[in-house]
Amino acid sequence: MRVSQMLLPTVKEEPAGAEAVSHKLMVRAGLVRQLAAGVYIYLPAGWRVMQKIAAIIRQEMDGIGCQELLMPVINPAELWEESGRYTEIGDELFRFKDRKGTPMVLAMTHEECITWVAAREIRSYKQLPQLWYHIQTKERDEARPKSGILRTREFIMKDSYSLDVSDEALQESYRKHIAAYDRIYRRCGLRFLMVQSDPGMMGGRTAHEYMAPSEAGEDDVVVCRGCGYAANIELAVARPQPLEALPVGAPGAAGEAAAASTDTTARVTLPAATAPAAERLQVVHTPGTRTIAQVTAFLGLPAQRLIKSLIVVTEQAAVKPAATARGAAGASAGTGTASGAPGAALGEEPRPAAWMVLVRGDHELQESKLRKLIGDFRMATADEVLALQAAPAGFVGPVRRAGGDGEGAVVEVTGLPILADEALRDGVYVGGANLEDHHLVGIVPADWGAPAGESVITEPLCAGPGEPVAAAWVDVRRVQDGDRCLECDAPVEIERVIEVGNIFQLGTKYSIPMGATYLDEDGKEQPIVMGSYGIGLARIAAAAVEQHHDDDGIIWPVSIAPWQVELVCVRPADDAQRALAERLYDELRAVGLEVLYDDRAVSAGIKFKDADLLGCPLQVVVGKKAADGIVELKERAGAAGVAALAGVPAGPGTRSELPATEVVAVAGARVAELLSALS
RNA sequence: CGGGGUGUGGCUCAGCUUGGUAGAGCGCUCGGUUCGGGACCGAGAGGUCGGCGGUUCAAAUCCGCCCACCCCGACCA
Repeated sequence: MRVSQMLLPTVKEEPAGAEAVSHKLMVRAGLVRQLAAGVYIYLPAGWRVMQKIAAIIRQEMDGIGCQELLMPVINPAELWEESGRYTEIGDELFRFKDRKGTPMVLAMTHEECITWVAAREIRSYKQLPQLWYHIQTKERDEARPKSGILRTREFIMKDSYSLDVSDEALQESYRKHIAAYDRIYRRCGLRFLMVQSDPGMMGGRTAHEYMAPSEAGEDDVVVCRGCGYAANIELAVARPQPLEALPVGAPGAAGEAAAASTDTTARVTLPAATAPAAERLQVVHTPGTRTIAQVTAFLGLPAQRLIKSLIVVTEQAAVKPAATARGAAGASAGTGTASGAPGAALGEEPRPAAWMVLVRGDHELQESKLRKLIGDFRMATADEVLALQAAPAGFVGPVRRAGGDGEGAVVEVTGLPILADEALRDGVYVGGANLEDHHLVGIVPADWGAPAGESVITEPLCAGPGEPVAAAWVDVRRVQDGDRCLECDAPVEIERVIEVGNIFQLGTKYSIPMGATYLDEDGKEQPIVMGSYGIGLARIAAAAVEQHHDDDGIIWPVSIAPWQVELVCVRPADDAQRALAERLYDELRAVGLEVLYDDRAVSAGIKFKDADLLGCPLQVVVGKKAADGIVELKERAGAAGVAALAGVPAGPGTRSELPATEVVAVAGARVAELLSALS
């Protein structure tokens, strides 16, 4: 392709409002243009990248026996009503009516469609397993498109589906996909991780996501370098940093003495956990300290000695099918002081439930974990907190002393059901006193929590009226950098990543409601067991740019570069240069290389800048020494870029001279080398 | 959906506070000089200042409504 004749609108200035490196570079390099929020046009060079990614995906999917078909973007809404997603999914689903008034949708994935096909065409176990895929546009009315091509409302996705006779059989389809995905991402030159992911409340048990580390990502994953544990932060588990021993303070103090950092005078002393509650609990005056930071500073205690008491309300308790309240009965066997059904405090029917959720002061609530336990929820408003707890937000806590801070007052646990993060199993803490401007010192969660040793509740909890959960240990904390791996005890790290693919074991979520069944060997009708597997093509492109670029522009992995070689003729007006460049253009293509030929009559600087921006792996420069038969070969990656491309051996330096008679062979060999390094 | 911001030539932006002839750089066209890392000189083309309404003798500028886009959050098979 000749640059002089093609649409390759490179731009010197960064697009306004672009944040992500990939967004800036892809626009500047003339690969894409934005048409509307989250809607992009792929210009010729950008589309070549997409086609190359698609080709790799096709090869690998075909390689595991997955058959390509094509399903439409326009679906009758009826189909989505059958699966239940027509009502389950909100505004994200594009809906419209055709001229006859029939409700239609724009497909955001194709489970419904594939299940429709399966329901009609699959009859016998003899036809299974099947693996089907297509590469098709998806439409999602994203609330917030962002980061250029990373999160768009219309995007191209490879989605495949497996149909199996059983769960066991599904495992094999799943394994095949893992093998194919590993090869796809590797061939595309991405650094990537496969992590455990949340199958969601949508059904399905096992799910994994493929993640490409990048600052531009929107997800965080927890990875352990020791044993390879890797999971999305939404469900990741790890052992928290232990409580630091507090230096012994006041003589006569039975337990640990309070002391924070070296230059702060502790105002309180933490009593021994074994002391009787009535003696141990002490109300302290903490004026104006509503946040953990304020309390920490005021009391001179480290944040990890505080309890964060969050009050949340679930509003859809009545709508969601109430999961069994298993665990509830056992959990109420604490000190027995808890009382009151959730929702009772708020009163009336469509029973909204309110909970008090406790996490250690230096920890954060991982909302996705809590959501799995109690369903959708939100933080209570200040007014609701006051109504539920009879105390202002900022000073609520799990325990109160009846009658305020009077001596010898009786200890009570809040009326709300408590979900306490298991990091609070040990230790003595400070929490809100349920009294404005006061905190309570000496709280021992083990006292009123589930009995020590009780296993952590991981099943959904949903206490209906009359089914109170008094207190339970749960895992609702967000894993932090430096926490210890549960498997091998090595410190874990948190990495920002771009989700470039996912694999799900769907099970029968779609096949049952949509009637996709087969007859087994005994002639009995069985639901087909399904899996679903996605890859976002544009995200691979964007992640590749994020991972492989420098100040001058993109450094494409050869496998997905728009062209393998860019041939630059420095001065086309010079007959010798022009003639040699033309000849090399033909010769390079003749040996099967993909060549972009910059034959423009513009200054050399423009061509060099553009070549670096666009990022083809090799550059052949025909310049001054053309008459002597000498040209230059440059590897775009240079030494540093090469190192970033995992496993690719360093090539020639930035630019080296060689006879024109050799450059075709050398370039061909180098491209082959780069390609094989990625296979 | 909540909060914040921005809409001015193809692109990146200034001008708006304090109303009075619409600007710069880049890009584009023509001529000339240059010619290996986004050249230089000269001459040009190109804008209903996001839209509608209001205030005013007069609105890019002030006011109201709407739209679009961007950022933070919520949301996210």
